[in-house]
Amino acid sequence: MAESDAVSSLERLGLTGYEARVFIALQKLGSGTARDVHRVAEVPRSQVYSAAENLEERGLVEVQQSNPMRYRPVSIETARSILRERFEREQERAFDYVEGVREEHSDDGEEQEDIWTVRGQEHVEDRIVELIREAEESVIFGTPDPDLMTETIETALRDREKAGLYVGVVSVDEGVRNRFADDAVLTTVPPPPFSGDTSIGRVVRVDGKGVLLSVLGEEDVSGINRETAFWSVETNFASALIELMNSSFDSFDRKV
Amino acid sequence: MAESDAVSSLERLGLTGYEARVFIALQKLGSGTARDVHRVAEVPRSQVYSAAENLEERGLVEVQQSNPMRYRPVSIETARSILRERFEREQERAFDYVEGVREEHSDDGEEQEDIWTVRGQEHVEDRIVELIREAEESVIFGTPDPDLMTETIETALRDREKAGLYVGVVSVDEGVRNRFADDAVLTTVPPPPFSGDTSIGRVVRVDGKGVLLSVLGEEDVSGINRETAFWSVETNFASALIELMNSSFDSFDRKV
DNA sequence: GCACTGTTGTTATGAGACTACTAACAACAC
DNA sequence: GTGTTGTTAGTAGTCTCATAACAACAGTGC
Repeated sequence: MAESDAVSSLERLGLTGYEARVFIALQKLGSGTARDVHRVAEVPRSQVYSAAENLEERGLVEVQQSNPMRYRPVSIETARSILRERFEREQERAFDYVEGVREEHSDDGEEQEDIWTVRGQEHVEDRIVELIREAEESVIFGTPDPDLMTETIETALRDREKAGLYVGVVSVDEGVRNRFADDAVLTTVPPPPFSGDTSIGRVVRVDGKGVLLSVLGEEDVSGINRETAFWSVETNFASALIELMNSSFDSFDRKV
Repeated sequence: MAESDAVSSLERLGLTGYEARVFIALQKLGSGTARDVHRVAEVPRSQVYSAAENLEERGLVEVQQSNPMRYRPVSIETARSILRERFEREQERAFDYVEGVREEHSDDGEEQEDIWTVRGQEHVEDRIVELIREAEESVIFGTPDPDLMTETIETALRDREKAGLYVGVVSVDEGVRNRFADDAVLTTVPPPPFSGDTSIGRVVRVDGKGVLLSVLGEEDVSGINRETAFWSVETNFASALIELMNSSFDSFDRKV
């Protein structure tokens, strides 16, 4: 990994560029003067003093009031702890407030014809896992692509089955179906059109009233398919799509 | 807590000010259009679009491509996970690099007359815990102030005692000594001058070659004593201070 | 069907804050 | 006498904040 990547990461963890470079330089040196750090980090020497002082205030660096002044980093474990504690503190602070002001809309009973879009494989997966976890009666999950049956989803499905829900997995891929061979999870092969070449990525149906459908788009630069999911719960759209799915998944409907 | 505090926390977690305010507004609304968000968050309406798009790219908001466009936040749990995963990813990335370039200086055998300064109660405690955890033979910890015998330090001392090290606790405060009544930790009352009025906060001696001495300064604005620690390991200064301590802690010396 | 008004989504631009970077200098060490 | 140290000042660049403008569209009244 390049040092510039590490610097960028430390910047995203809350340090300025100079602070990050000084911190890394001190890790390399073990300890050193401003001049030592300036040479290794290529930070202007006059800026090393304030950057190191800021790091000291953060607890990431210790100072020896000698002549010249010497600096040393705290241990990596201590640095990690300090950054983690800062993160946890800000996270608690932010979300304590957010939880307090959050309006609960899920039980106002008003049906909204909402179809929501989620972009990016990672976020699609977050939404899928959330839908699975919130299911109360049944979950059906389908994908033709074994790579899209991730361990996180697999775990979430098992957890729901263990919680007493009806859980079904649909896939043309035998490997996907076999992952649940030891569980009380019903697996089956989907009928056409779901078994042909398709850009459908993943399909989820929960409780007979919620549905998610993802499609795979063009590869982005990292070589991973760009995935976009559309999902909806308790809407006419969801009902219609579920009807469509039901007529294709006869082997499941009798049980749900 | 004021909303501005929550906004500042979200900023420190990597969001811009507008993004944080849009996110909080959507939590309040449940879902809404740019106009709704603009009204609640007092963010200029034209800026709501790009802020919401950035949040969507981060996975924190979902978009409904309706007319007008509607936005909704992901659940608090999902938002926390996303921010945590980002933090963990940057932390791993930064420290993978740092661990790779870190010079191991602790075993180069070269004696340095280094005395290091740590400021701030929290950071002093980090250093104390680290010294305790790195001890190999013995640890002696002393403080007159029960508040400075924190649970973290208490736990660290017990862990070392269970690991077979000789552990001693020195305090004029009976409550501090009593916390170790059930452990194989030797406790004692310090002799003068350590038993009089003092600005000494905490004292640590590890392995007969490392020492830390903290002093309490003026209260800062939060009402907590400003604590500064000086510590040194394997130096003549440390040896001299340990000799001074040894002559005052006779009941310990015979065992270490 | 048309005119008018309000809304939407997009784009552009300047101000302010923060960080990066350079320069200068008094005091000091060697 | 020279080089180093620690501090301070100032400018440039970048990012975010904040305002303004506008084409296109939706809704409403006649």
